[in-house]
Amino acid sequence: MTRENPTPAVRPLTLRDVSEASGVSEMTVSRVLRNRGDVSEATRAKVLEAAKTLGYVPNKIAGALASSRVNLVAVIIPSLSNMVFPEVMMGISQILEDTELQPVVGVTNYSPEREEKVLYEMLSWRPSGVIIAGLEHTEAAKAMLGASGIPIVEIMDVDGEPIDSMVGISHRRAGRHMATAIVEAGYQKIGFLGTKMPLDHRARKRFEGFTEALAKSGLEVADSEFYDGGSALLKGREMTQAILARSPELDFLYYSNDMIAAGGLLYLLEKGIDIPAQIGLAGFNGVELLDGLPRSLATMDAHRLDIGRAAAEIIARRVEDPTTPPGEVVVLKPSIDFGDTLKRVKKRPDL
Amino acid sequence: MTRENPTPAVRPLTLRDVSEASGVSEMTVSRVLRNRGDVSEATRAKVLEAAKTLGYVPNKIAGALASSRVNLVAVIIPSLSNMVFPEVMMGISQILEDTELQPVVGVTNYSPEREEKVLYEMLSWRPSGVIIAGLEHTEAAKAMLGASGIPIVEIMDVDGEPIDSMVGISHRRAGRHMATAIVEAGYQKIGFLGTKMPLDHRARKRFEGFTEALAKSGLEVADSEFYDGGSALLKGREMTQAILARSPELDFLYYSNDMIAAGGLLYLLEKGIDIPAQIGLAGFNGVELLDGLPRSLATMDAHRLDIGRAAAEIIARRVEDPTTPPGEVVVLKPSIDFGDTLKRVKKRPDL
DNA sequence: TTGAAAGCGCTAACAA
DNA sequence: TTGTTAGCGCTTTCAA
Repeated sequence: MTRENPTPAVRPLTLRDVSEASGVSEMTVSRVLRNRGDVSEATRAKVLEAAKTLGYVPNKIAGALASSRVNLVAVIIPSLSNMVFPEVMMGISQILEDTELQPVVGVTNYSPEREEKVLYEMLSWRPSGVIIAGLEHTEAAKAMLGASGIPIVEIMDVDGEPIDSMVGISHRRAGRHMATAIVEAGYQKIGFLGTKMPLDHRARKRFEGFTEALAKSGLEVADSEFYDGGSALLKGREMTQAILARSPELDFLYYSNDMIAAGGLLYLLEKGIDIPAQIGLAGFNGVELLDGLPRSLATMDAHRLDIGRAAAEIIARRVEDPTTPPGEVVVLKPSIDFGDTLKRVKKRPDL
Repeated sequence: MTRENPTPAVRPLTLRDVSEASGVSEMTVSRVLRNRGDVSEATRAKVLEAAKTLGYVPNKIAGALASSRVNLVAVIIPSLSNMVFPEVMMGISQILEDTELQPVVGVTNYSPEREEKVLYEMLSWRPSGVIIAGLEHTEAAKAMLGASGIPIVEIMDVDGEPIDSMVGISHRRAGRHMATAIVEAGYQKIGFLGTKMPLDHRARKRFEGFTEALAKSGLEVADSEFYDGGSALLKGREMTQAILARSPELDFLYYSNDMIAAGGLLYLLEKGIDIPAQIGLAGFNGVELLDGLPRSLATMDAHRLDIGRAAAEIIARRVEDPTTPPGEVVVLKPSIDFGDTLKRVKKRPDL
């Protein structure tokens, strides 16, 4: 079967094609297409017409090489599989939508080696900036970031030294803060349920802050349970059952994320446990999901959207005006949402 | 304060810098760095050493321009805010990890205009292939895809004509299939609860297939409820309450996604409704979350991971061997998971 | 096994 | 307002 192809795509079109079709020099075509420099309305119309009918799509590779300007912002995150990073992405997109900049996402699966590779790959496209999750990176990755000469924003965490700018919350403080609230509410036998992931530094820091604050009250984590992969809601159920089977005396369960906390909540409600009198519960993140649960779960909003927005704003500002000083630090302060699963004792505005 | 900068990042390093540092021609450095052509072990070592100590990161822009090869695959999806597209992304990543190709994500927020813009933006980087959600695009977008000359895979949906290849399920069939199962189970008064989004063509097609199959049994959707934004779990609760307040005679509720179905399930369980005897429920997607619910919800797996994998495989194959014929079509057939919320009547292997 | 020359498609800088 | 020239940093091609 022979068939006439209306748009034969043998060779991608170039500026030269548009130039020839419109009878205008390549340079002027380039100017029209980028809205640069003064071009008469007449030629402008001619060029636009030609470009449109030909279906010309500019070659950004050549443009970037010639101008050494790339409107890409590399965003490097550990995962897309829970709601936290997509929400950060939304914040970034919201801000970059009003600029020429475009986010490009790389996922590391919480692997430092993969992070290093993804970073190398992305830097080789010479982006205008980098937004990267966390403050912990391989030495090589830190060296690359430091030598890149572009704005770098490390996000989510502020417990450490940034390479350039950072935007986030203190997970140590978040852990401490929650521990204090739990102790003040009168709970004494506290269990911890979390992810096994040794490379989730933020979860680790929350845990460290948590135990540290408990210690100040002469308490320690009475029992703990860790998981790895699978449906978080289901794991929350299973771990809750397991930890209570082993340590029935527990009167509070602190979960490292809201999803497993929700699983625990559903389980305990089915068992007819009196929450928060008999057992109190708290999670972490403030995910939207929580709104539909039978009880409002105690949690702490990690300000993911704001983090994304603030990070993107830093990059946008630095690209817009390269004299903007680097090293900006934005620390967001999450507060506890007590919900229905953590006894509220008294206001402590000084926390 | 003055400070010595150990890695001054004035000008990004070039091949020339490595060439000078190693005393080897630029060409040979290039060969070493790309593992191309025969290079003696001695020079190879010298070059690698120099590149490493300098901290050289190749400039892919220049490389891509010179070789007209770009190892990027554009992935264009409507959203990251529910679990469905991230899971597709995982499938894509799993396959591309074993190749030189790298996915680059663009998000359209279900807007055709935005899709057109994102596509234009991505095509201007001359990617090696495009994976794009859905079969509905603006005329301009279709023209760009058709003229791009690269492999295009439209994913998720197979109810329509692809530009090149497509991988997905038939949402019409999915809707019909579920309707048939519901009718066979003996339900008669069926309510539909879904999203308001007029641009979610796949949800629309499921609904169309659903009503069509009901009609064949002389039934129609007795009442329906639509939502827009907010916590899906909460919306599921609210809509379920609303539809039952209005139409208490309903004996089945079909939800357009699992998250709102889960909200409905939790609500009905709290009300002490007998599921699936008094009211049956079904959702759509097969999200992992469901595993932790008090009852196993009836649903249909949309094969998101497989769709991502199959799409990436097509691109990888076509890039590897450009003579591979285009127009590949992969139709996945989802089956019903009856769970605990849809009465199972009999096996119908012929469906 | 190595090197030299040309050019990928565009834009900066300058000239007309 | 428009055009010409040179060159971005790399790879292809060809020669040594």
